[in-house]
Amino acid sequence: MSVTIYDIAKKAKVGIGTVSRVLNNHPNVSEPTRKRIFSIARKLQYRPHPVARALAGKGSNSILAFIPFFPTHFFSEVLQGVQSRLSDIDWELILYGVNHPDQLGTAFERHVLRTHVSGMLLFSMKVNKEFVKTSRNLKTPLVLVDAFHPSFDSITVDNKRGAYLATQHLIALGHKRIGLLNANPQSVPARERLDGYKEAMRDAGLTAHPELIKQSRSKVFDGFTRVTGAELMKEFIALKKNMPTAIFVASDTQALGALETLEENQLRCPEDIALVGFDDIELARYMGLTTVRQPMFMMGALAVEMFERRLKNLKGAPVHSQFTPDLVVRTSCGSSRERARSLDILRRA
Amino acid sequence: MSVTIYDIAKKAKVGIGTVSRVLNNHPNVSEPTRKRIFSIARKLQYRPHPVARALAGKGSNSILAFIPFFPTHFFSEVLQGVQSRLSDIDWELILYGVNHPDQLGTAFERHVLRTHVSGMLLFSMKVNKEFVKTSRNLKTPLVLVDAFHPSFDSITVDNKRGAYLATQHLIALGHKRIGLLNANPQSVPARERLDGYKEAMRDAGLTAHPELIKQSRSKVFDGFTRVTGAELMKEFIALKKNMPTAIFVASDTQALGALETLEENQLRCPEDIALVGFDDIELARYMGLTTVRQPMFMMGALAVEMFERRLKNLKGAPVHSQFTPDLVVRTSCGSSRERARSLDILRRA
DNA sequence: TCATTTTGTGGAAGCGCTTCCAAAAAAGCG
DNA sequence: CGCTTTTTTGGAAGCGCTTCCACAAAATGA
Repeated sequence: MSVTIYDIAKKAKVGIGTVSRVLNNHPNVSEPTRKRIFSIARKLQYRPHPVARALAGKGSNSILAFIPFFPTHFFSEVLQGVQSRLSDIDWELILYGVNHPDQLGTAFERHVLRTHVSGMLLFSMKVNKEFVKTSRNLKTPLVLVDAFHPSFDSITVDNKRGAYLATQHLIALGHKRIGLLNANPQSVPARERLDGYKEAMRDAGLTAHPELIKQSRSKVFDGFTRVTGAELMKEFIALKKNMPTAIFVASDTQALGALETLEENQLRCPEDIALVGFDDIELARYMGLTTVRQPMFMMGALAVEMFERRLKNLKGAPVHSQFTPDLVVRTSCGSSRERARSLDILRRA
Repeated sequence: MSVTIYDIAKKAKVGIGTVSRVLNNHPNVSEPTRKRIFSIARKLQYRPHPVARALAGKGSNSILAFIPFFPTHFFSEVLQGVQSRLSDIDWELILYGVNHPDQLGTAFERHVLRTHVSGMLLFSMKVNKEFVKTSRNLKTPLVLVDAFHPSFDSITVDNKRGAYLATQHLIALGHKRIGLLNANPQSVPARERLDGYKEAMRDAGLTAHPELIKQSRSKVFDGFTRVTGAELMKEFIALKKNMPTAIFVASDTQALGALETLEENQLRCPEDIALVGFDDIELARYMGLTTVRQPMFMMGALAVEMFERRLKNLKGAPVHSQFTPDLVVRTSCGSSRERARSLDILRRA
């Protein structure tokens, strides 16, 4: 039915070994034969059979992506980056959505240990001890995206820097009492964002009064949820006269929750309280939320490139690549001049 | 390294054929041997090697999903449904994001024709002639989701009904001059939504004045974009005194665009114009947009189930399954008191 | 009892490929 | 020119599995 190397070999009057060598660009094939075989292969429309190839020992041209399966804009966009790069090199993407890191084990066993995946991408999840151990002495490269572990290649965003930028923006607008509405500081990103906030305050000679820092203790998505945003905002409001005039919220999702609470209390943003978020989720734009943006598409594409590099060089220290996020100024902080500008951009888009 | 049927055979002192037969539940194996082999397999933690299995002629336990790659909530959610069902039966999902239906050809050749995918899901795309021809005489089942073609199994949403519900809702609220802001009527869903709108109007004894129907002519995503929403809304506004008091918008995305135009023109929703959308994208909720919701997760899960059924019964007429969407009432039609408040956040001048 | 079915079993062939090893051809050298 | 070294080539082995065919064992029948 379909064309195999035997067909080519027969037609070219050579052995299958030679054909295989030509097709894989191995050395030691004379120029004439090489040309002839190539041309015959093209004429016959030969397509290597990936399954056979995989079985015979070569890798498999497929990479497995573990993504946490709650529908976020973040992933669609990162995946686009991944897919786009993958298509270029003719690889395929196997998607494995996980609701909890513990499910990693299953996926792992199913796909990786059964040979047929030759690369893995892991998104936004903490890798647990066991996972680290299993993966480390595996030849299958693993790239962490929006996650970090010293033993693996990884791509992250400079959370501290982003938080710094956000806070600085509020300071530049003249705010003195600036609060931090954080997620669970047990998680790395939350901690880093805390650091950035503190540093920006310090650099500006402002004090980050403890009452201005509200952090979640939730385990659910490490507190990066609307609910925590809404709750912590209530605590801020309870400060009454001591309420901050501006708050840096550790994620847009939380900012949304905070916004709801404000509304319930007849408080307006930015008049009563200015907000900056983090992530630039799709909603942020519509809500006019000033926020910190991560270059998602690029992160996805880079992940694949890092993987390719690793494939060529299995040993070698893990590479860690860090993106610097940008501040996206919209209306939630109230500078009217900037507001007009951002609307213009919107309109053009 | 890893356990093979040979290991099992040796340990059980039987031939590999017997092992294979047991593992695949073939008949004609005596009960004792069957038990023994099962138990040994378990003890050895045997896992069949999917690549070898695929090469030897069995299918491949992987299904390919073609999705249009613009980051929509719709797909995250449908894919969750797909993945969830797929995990149950231990299959894997290969994701292929396409930006244009023409790219289908490439994907097709890469995955399907090269044997190793044994099922396909196609989302929200028009299937072109060529694709139909190629796939039809293929043994690989194909299920269309949110798309339709008489030759294949498919799952759709009753667009007409949804549009009917939306329009009816506006009618029930007392509106008489109800507009339709549609996408490109060349696309099937747009046409169906048009039909639903017309029928609801007719049934209520109202006339769908031609000037109340604005349709996009855009080819970009068949006009289901913010831009067309914004533009067509301008045309409505240009009607001045004849402006409708309520509009059914063919998609939430377009409704968002329409909302922007309203805002630019100092018009308020729902006071000046009530809106109903379609799709229930994530934003709809935050915007308080009343809309028509599609049961996305279920559609995904059902897609896989249809596929399984087809696998067992290759021939047999294509099955078409239609979901009825629900109306989700929020504030954009003014039926709720809390209305506008949520929109106020946006508009905070 | 032996002949005939029926049931159970072993293992070769083959899926399409890569990779070896040995052998043939070409090139180099004195 | 013969001999050695290097380059090229053919094709067997093997990846782990399914399937088929032939044969062995057990069951059935007369």
